[in-house]
Amino acid sequence: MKILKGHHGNCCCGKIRGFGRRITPARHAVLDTLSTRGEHLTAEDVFKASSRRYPNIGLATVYRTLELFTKLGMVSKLDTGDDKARYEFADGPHAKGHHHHLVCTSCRRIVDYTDFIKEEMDLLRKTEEGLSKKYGFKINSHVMQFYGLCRDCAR
Amino acid sequence: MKILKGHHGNCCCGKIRGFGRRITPARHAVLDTLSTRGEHLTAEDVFKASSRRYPNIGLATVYRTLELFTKLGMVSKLDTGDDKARYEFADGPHAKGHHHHLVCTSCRRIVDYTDFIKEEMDLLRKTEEGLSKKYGFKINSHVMQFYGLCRDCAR
DNA sequence: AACATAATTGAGAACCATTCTCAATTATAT
DNA sequence: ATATAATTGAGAATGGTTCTCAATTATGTT
Ligand SMILES: [Zn+2]
Ligand SMILES: [Zn+2]
Ligand SMILES: [Zn+2]
Ligand SMILES: [Zn+2]
Repeated sequence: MKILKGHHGNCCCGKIRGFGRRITPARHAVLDTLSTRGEHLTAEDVFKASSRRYPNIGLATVYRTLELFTKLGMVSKLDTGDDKARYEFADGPHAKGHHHHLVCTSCRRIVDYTDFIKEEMDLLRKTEEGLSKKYGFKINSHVMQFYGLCRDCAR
Repeated sequence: MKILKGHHGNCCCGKIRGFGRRITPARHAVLDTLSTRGEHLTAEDVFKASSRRYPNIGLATVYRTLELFTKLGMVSKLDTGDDKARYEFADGPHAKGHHHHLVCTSCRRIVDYTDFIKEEMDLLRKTEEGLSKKYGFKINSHVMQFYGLCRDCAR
């Protein structure tokens, strides 16, 4: 497979190379998928969509790639309570910006919301600082998520 | 097994009966375990501890019981990112009060904190209301959790 | 107390998302 | 072009959780 240099901007390739990791067709395919298909994709979703561009890609590679991207901070992995991890671009050129999630426990619909995000982030920052000081933790991430029933599922 | 009536207060038995479910030795054993052993127990933890009081209990029953108690709102199930659900008494007579969690991603230590809980609950309430109105969700629960490295794991 | 009935149970099999293994392939620096 | 280590695909393995089903038991009724 031909690798289109610069297709995703230099940010991603640079970031990958910066960690001594290689640019490969499989990684490009996953990158493509994450930027063109919607958000909150399961590994299976990513596998299927990436297979279209790069038919030989294996599911294990998709998992490894998503894990790598998550470790590099390019992707965020989220748990919505149904035993399947979901992935989306983290903040960055392809991302929507920082948001939190509202999840329907019946149909699994996921709403990205940014309402209140300012207050939430302020409180999170303040809390992180306080907890960090009091309990001696080096805090790396947080989860803030709401669960309920969407309009369709509620009636 | 002898069932000690009232041992756990009438609240739990009443709640269980109120839903047309039966009081059984297995359920009592799980209730005992949850109230005497610490918090954040895995199903396996609950199984082992409950087996001491009631040797014939089966793992599947523990899962079913924890699921039931969670549905009845007596227990809360939490995910701390290691593919094993944890369980603890929810708010109510046996609970310490509502709290959030700080999780060490290395040693899996879990700190219950109540610092900032007032501000957090205020914001959560406000956010729930706003999201509920804007997106038409009937919100039932939330997760607010911090991940990081504890002092021992950080060095 | 004995009965009827549906709920509950234990044991093990099944499930399924994810991780592991390993030989073959390939990106990258020289 | 060559050497090297990283990466890969395929399938097996893992492990927490759920399912199946015949046997047992809690509970209300007689
Ligand atoms: Zn829904
Ligand atoms: Zn999102
Ligand atoms: Zn730790
Ligand atoms: Zn807790």
